[in-house]
Amino acid sequence: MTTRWLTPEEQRAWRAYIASSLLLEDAIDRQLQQDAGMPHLYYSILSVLSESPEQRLRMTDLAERLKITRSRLTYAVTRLEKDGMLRREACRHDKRGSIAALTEAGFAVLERAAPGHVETVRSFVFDRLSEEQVAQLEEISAAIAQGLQEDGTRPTSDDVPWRRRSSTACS
Amino acid sequence: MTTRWLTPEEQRAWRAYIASSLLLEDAIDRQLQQDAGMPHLYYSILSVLSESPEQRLRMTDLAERLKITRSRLTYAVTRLEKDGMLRREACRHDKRGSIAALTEAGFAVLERAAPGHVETVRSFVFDRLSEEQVAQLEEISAAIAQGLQEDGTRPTSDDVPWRRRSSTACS
DNA sequence: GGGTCTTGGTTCAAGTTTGAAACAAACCTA
DNA sequence: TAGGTTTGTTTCAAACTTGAACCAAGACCC
Repeated sequence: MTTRWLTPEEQRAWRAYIASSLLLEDAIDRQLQQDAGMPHLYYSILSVLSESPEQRLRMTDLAERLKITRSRLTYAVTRLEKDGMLRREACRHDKRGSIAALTEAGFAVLERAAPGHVETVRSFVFDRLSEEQVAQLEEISAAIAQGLQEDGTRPTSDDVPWRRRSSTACS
Repeated sequence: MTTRWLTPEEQRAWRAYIASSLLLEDAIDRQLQQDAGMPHLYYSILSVLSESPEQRLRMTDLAERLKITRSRLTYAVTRLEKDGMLRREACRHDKRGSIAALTEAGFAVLERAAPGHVETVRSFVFDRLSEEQVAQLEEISAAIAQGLQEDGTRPTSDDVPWRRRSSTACS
């Protein structure tokens, strides 16, 4: 099967997407590092916990919600626990389990940083999009996410034959 | 000024966006690590070089195109140079300058990996979007990127007063 | 009950990113 | 043309991520 290269429109969209997501992640990380002393992902951990029943969640569930690996979560939670933002608790029903529970201090940090974070997201994203575009963004993101979650088996190079060609590898 | 929290629509869009971008970056990194032995960013460096006149570019220009810091680029280029994918050359006109030049080997790797990469991007992104959505994605991304580039000064916490509130910190 | 398979979580080493500091060359400007 | 600033790049230490390996504890099976 010969490669279906990207059309010019697709290339433009792809590049714009890559650029904007790099810039955005960067800006948000910087803002939160400043105002909350932690990167975006860590803030998200606290945020997800704060919305969970009893402000606590099992590690695996947390990782699943955040779409990150368990090992990455372990590291982050260790740091956050060290900083007093959350506590690890044992799971009654399953002795293997570990539960992350938001502390008062964690909640306080969240409360203090939330307005600035929302303001940042708003000013860089939603203030620049029409209502329609917000809806479009959700649909597009959902469509992409769906494909990425439906099964863990990803195509390996064996499934993808290739042929010579000189440039525009689409970055 | 009281915080303008996200509307439910905005929240849904934001979460979908965050989730999809994490998953996508992840999938692409994994695929390229498998097939080209390097993460997406590194592949992009080679890709950008391959499209540049003489297949070479100054560090700063490269960093600018890729929207990454110079220090991050330095590290990546050092690794890629070690692997023989590119060469550093001195800049004739400006002795401070350093130029990254794609090697034959680098080009070969790019050529070999490109079809698989494009196939991955296509299958996870463009195969799931309508033509309209592709156009929408470009517009949305461009709008976001524009705001993030127009000046380096980002709002600090001082610009953003806050008030108490109990949850949904929008992650 | 004693294998064996799976699941939940952590650990470890290697690789990457960050941000501030260091340097050196180029560019003023008096 | 000396002194001061800006620009281009690297360096360094600390923080973070990755993936494979590991260790229990549950689940299944005979």
